Amino acid sequence: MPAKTRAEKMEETRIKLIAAGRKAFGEKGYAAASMDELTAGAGLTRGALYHNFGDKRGLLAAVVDQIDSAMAQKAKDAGDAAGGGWDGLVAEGRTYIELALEPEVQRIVLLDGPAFLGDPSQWPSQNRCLQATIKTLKGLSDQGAIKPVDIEALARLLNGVALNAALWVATSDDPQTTLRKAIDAFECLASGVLTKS
Amino acid sequence: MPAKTRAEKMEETRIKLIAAGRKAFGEKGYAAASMDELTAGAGLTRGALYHNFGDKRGLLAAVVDQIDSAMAQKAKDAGDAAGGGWDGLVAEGRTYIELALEPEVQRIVLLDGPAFLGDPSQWPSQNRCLQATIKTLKGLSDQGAIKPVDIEALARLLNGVALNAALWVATSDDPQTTLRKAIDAFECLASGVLTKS
DNA sequence: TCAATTCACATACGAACCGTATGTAAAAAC
DNA sequence: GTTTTTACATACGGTTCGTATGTGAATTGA
Repeated sequence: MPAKTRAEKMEETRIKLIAAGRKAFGEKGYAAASMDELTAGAGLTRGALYHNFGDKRGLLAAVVDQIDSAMAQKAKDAGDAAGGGWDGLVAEGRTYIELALEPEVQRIVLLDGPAFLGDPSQWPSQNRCLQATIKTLKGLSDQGAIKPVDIEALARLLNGVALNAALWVATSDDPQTTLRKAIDAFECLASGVLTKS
Repeated sequence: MPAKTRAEKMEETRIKLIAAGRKAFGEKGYAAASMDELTAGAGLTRGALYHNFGDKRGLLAAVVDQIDSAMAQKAKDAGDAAGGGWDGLVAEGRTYIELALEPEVQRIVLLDGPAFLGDPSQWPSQNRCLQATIKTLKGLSDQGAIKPVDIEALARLLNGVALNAALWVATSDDPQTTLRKAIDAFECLASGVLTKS
């Protein structure tokens, strides 16, 4: 294993910093996390952070993208496992809500993310998720299974429902029972787009 | 108009500080708002702020309470004007979307509020807007017009839909047509809770 | 009425943090 | 092998928050 190149080392520090940021943001929240501390914890300084991510928000964006991408992937897998179509769509939303049980997801993606990075539907990871939802809805629409409503609007609002349900579960005292209620209500609302129940 | 008492003066400064905080938080966001600046804008200093509200978060809580109360009142009025029941619920949703169109509401109540004060249902204002929705839903539930799903969950998700719709409309190029699409989709999803269409 | 006391708010101070500007040593280029 | 690039560290200034202390006006009580 000879001679690590410079680009390889840089990728290593990027990974280290994202991991340290993910931990610090998850435990203390974005605002209260000190960049001196989290970089020192990774055996580095703020210099490395500013060189790689521009500023504090840049690191948050990188951390959010990592977590949210993983969430989208899991949701997609669940949708495929459910056989796609309407059942797949519901399964995706359900999975997304379940993922909100993790404190790291709650603090970073659902609370600090929207507050410091802005509208989640503008995030790269969320856009991918939204496009997938639109595609699925379009297929259902061609089959006449869906009411004649604007597809993009429907997709955005469905994703919004899942996000809000996740946020509710995230801040709940009793996540387990709240989760069940949230999923029931999600499926109830979602059924409104079908031409017939 | 003789001799203002001390308590009256104190109430005046409270009002001034809340107004200044509302403006600063709405324009710059909570994190970026400087307490020196906003107090100076009200002709005061940070001393007044810490004496009246304890700390920065205390002022945010007061501002959020003021806005949240006003939102609940308007939503309730709209619901009553529509004659209550299902039409009232839809009117409330529409009102919520329109209220969330204001940048002040988005920034302070919907983004910074949850991030810095935590779960909205734990706020002293008890999220009156949500309570209004719950009350209306309960009325419909008693008439048997609604599927047997947890009322609070339904109310939260309905408000979540409205929020997401508002954010979409707000960031849209053509807010007018987007608003119509959003409201159509909202009513479509909401119809899912009815026992029969 | 007038001295004593309270208190609403201002002022002063220290610490922490962020972003930038500059320094440096190692890798890459030629 | 010299020059250039660059990934990161170090040093500095500016800003902000929270507290500790000061002060003058309103209130109290005899």
